[in-house]
Amino acid sequence: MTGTSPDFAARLRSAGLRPTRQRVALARVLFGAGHRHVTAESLHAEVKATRIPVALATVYNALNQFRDAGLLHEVVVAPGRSYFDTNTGHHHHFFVENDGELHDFPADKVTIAGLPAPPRGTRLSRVDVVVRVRR
Amino acid sequence: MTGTSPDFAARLRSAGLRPTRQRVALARVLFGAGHRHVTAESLHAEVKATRIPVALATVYNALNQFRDAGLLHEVVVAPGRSYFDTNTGHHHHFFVENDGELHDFPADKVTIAGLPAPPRGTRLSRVDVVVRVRR
DNA sequence: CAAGTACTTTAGAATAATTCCAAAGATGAA
DNA sequence: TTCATCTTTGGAATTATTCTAAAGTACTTG
Ligand SMILES: [Mn+2]
Ligand SMILES: [Mn+2]
Ligand SMILES: [Zn+2]
Ligand SMILES: [Zn+2]
Repeated sequence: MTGTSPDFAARLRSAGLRPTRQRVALARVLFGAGHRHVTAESLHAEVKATRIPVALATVYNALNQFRDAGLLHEVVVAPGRSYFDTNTGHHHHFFVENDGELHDFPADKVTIAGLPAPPRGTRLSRVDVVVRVRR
Repeated sequence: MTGTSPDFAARLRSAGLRPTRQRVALARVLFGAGHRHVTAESLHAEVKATRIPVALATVYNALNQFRDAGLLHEVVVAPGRSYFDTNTGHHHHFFVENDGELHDFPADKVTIAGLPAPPRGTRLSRVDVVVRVRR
């Protein structure tokens, strides 16, 4: 086994966060495989399955801290619930309205032309495209 | 005074809703002038100012019914709060992240090219573009 | 390594937005 | 006018999220 498992502790440290047992466990679930879209509840369920005890409040704390540190993006597509996205690159989303599923698609193939100038006194922050679909 | 004030009662009836005192009062506030983006709370505050008593639960009921009847669109741009939009036409939004303000812009000048095909088994429902800006 | 301090976790209480409930009131068809 | 149906309403309930303060852990320093 010479697998190069990412060093989550180091990644947390360089984000200015102490690599505690629960933050490392959460980072492992979040960043261990491909990109993910999670809710606080779904992440809590997953991390509990790893047998490392993490309170739901800690999941909320960590998600907000990871987001503030730039490790996650928060995606708002449905009322009443936040999705956190491990894909922090430039991309957009399909949202399956039936089951609340989110799917990424890269932004570099998408061209948006003809956007008006931002309202006076404001600076562009980001452009989010949500393609809503139904089964 | 020969002003042609829109007949809100009729509009409600043809949407399949009884024109009750509170639904008419809400419709007047919502549809009496140009396009609006309201929250349940903000609409409740406005309608109360007209001295017609309307419970907050009724505002929620009416907003959901108006939306289901196609008189309003629900816009989700910020976590924890829903905006209801009297503009049901094809358009997109600037969202001023600082103060939670929404501004419309028409969709007909905007061109979106290169969108991938919807995930198999799904049909396109609508494409929402949110341009996030900051002051 | 021992201490000390600052940061973290946590259970449970608190908030905020929204929905539910069951009783009282209003609407419209007959 | 009558009556069945729909609507409103205050307050309780629900859901997602944040707050609090006490107990625990991680880094710094000696
Ligand atoms: Mn948050
Ligand atoms: Mn709703
Ligand atoms: Zn994504
Ligand atoms: Zn709008």
